[in-house]
Amino acid sequence: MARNSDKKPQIIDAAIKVFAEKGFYNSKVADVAKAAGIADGTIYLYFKNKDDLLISLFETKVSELLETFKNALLAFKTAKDKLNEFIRLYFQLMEEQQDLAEVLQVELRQSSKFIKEYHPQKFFDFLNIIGDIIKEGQQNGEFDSTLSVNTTKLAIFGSIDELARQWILSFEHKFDLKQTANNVASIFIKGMAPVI
Amino acid sequence: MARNSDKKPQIIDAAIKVFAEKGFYNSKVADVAKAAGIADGTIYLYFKNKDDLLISLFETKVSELLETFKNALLAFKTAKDKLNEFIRLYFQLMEEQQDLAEVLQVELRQSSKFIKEYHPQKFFDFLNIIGDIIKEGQQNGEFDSTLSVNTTKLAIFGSIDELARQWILSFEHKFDLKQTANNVASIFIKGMAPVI
Amino acid sequence: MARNSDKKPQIIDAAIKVFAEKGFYNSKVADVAKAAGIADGTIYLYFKNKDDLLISLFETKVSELLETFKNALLAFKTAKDKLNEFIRLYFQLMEEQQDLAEVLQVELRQSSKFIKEYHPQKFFDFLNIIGDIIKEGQQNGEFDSTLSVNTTKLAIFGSIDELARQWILSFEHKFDLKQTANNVASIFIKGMAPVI
Amino acid sequence: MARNSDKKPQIIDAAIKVFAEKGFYNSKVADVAKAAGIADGTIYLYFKNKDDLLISLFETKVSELLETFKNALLAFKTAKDKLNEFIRLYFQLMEEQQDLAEVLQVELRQSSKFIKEYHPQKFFDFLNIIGDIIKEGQQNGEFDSTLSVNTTKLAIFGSIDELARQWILSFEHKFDLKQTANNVASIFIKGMAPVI
DNA sequence: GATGAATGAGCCTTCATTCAT
DNA sequence: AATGAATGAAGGCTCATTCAT
Repeated sequence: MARNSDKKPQIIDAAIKVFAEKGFYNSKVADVAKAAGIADGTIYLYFKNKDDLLISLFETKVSELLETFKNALLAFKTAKDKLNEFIRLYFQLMEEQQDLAEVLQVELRQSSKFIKEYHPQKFFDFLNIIGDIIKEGQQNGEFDSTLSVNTTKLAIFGSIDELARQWILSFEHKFDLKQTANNVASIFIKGMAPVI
Repeated sequence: MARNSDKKPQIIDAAIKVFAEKGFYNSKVADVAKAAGIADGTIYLYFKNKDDLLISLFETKVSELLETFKNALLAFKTAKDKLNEFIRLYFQLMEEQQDLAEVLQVELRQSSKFIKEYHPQKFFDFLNIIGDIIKEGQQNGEFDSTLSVNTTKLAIFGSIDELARQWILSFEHKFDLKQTANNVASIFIKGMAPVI
Repeated sequence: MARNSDKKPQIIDAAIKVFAEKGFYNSKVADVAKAAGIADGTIYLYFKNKDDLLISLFETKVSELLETFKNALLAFKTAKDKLNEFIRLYFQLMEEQQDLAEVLQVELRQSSKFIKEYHPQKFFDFLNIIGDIIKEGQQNGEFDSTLSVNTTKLAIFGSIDELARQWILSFEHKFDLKQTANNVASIFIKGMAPVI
Repeated sequence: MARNSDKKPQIIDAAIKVFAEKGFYNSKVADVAKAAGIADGTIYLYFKNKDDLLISLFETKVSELLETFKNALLAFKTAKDKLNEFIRLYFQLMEEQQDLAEVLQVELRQSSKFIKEYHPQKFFDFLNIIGDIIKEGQQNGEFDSTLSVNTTKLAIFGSIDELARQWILSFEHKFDLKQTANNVASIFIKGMAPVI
């Protein structure tokens, strides 16, 4: 109807809602179109096909997250504080954008393997934010410098990602995210402390 | 082919291969049948439908894992040793059964949300093995007793699961799983140590 | 319904009817399926896609025509008699199988150019029956030996094909096919006579 | 682009190019618009719809041909010379305007049957030029007066049309059109000679 | 039990056409 | 008049499931 509004983000936001609710493979392009308030065919003016819509969604949203995290971390000086903030912010954003969280967590995994030619570089960039924090901590003596950055960043991400996922999936008895953030950060900070 | 062989595990093993390679939604029932060396229709003699095949696969395999882990942990006395062994064994099994690992990790997430009426109880049982180790450690003073068992078990599982996933997904430069097992176990054991 | 009847010729015959009536591009696969008394999907068990159905139809039917003509001409000795018989039989067959005639005449032209990778070899084989008659006539002095076989065969085929087409297309006032066959044959036989 | 140029012939010429290359049913209105250097919607200011564009194309071009032929034949006196010239000019024009030739030959056949309500009157007018030549030849004793004008004109047109088509379709080894024109004309003139 | 040909609902995608600008 | 973004009906094709053998 509205001819001028920018359709691309509008479609992506609709897709997030729909994919979060039903999953990518159970969602119809028509569902996304309906949610976006546009005609089915309009989606194909902005995306090559259904796969491309999912991939574009990833690229766009992970890029945004990347920026958000980079900016947020600027205010913190020590690696410990940065790690704390990363975890806190991750939980906060996942809480605020549960639909996006579901799509990123479930579909990104699913799709990065099966949609041909898609390599989720942005996701790796995102992981590297944690990697950079670890490196920094190792350099200034906050963290054990013998730890592998590559595997440790995955361990940390895996932890908070799984926690976020289960928090989102559980309907009742949701645990307290803020406190959990503190606990997890504390475990990793203690766990990564240099050996005396 | 083999007259008397039980077809059910045969189909499940074929499904693991096929789903691991292409993903559940990109796999055809006919693909599974072909991989199992049987006719398409035969699958429906053993499983209600495609969803049921996936769910049965989960149930069967997670039950097996459950038994394997429970038995393996009997030999260890301290919670620290048990946690060490759990992580070591998890990586070992994922390495030995990469196809199964992929299906469990990727499809379990995908499906537990979108296949209606499926609640992966066995998976929670599995998670609770970690929970039990933590509780034991808290009771005998090995671990900080103020930690939430529920979230910490997820943190640990998330870590090793993410590491396993990335190890499986990476084609080259695969990191050393044994060493990584030690590192991760070490981080968590240090990180969960009681506050003095 | 009937599980055993051979579906391929059944589908081809249905396709001839449907394509003759509506044209290939205006026919739906569902139309052909309905006409064949089968389900839509069944067509794809026997043909790769809609294009393949058309091409298979051509191959099959032109091969059959080829056989019919070759056999029929055996009974005739002179080139003139063979040409006469060819024209007579062509009109007769087109009259008997108007649906097939329409599809061959209209769609073969249309499609041989636009369906990629299709080269109507069978059609050229068919044309060469006329070419062989001309050659034979040139060798035994019935026809002018300076005539180009390649172009003359096209001239003859073009004539009878156009006549058949217009006869099929005209609803009323259809001209007499038998007499026309005689006239056309006579024109070409006279027209190709050797120069004294 | 050019402000004042009449868009209608511009669109028709673009359509000829596009339809010749891809065929009517495989051409998109957008393709024609692009080839004409205008916007998609503009076509609908000049033509009711895609079918109408094709039909208008036929009407316009066949009318032009009609005029060209009528004028060209004025210079010739005998029916034989006129027939000679008709065939020569037909081949010449088809050679000069291959795109138009393809559209007329292939699409006219295809469409005259399937585009509802279209009766290619102009095409019949064109055929009647040949009919008139035959009649004239019969009246002045050049041709056999017992021949049916209606079928003979179709025979002649079919011949040269098929020859033109195959000449256009063949990529290499194109036969010599001028010589073929002479041969065909000669066959028909000899073939239609009055019986003594 | 086993088969695999047949089914037909379902969905992605195309593209002729419209219409607000 | 001209534009081209938007529309949405339509249809080719897939594939989970059935069932006659």
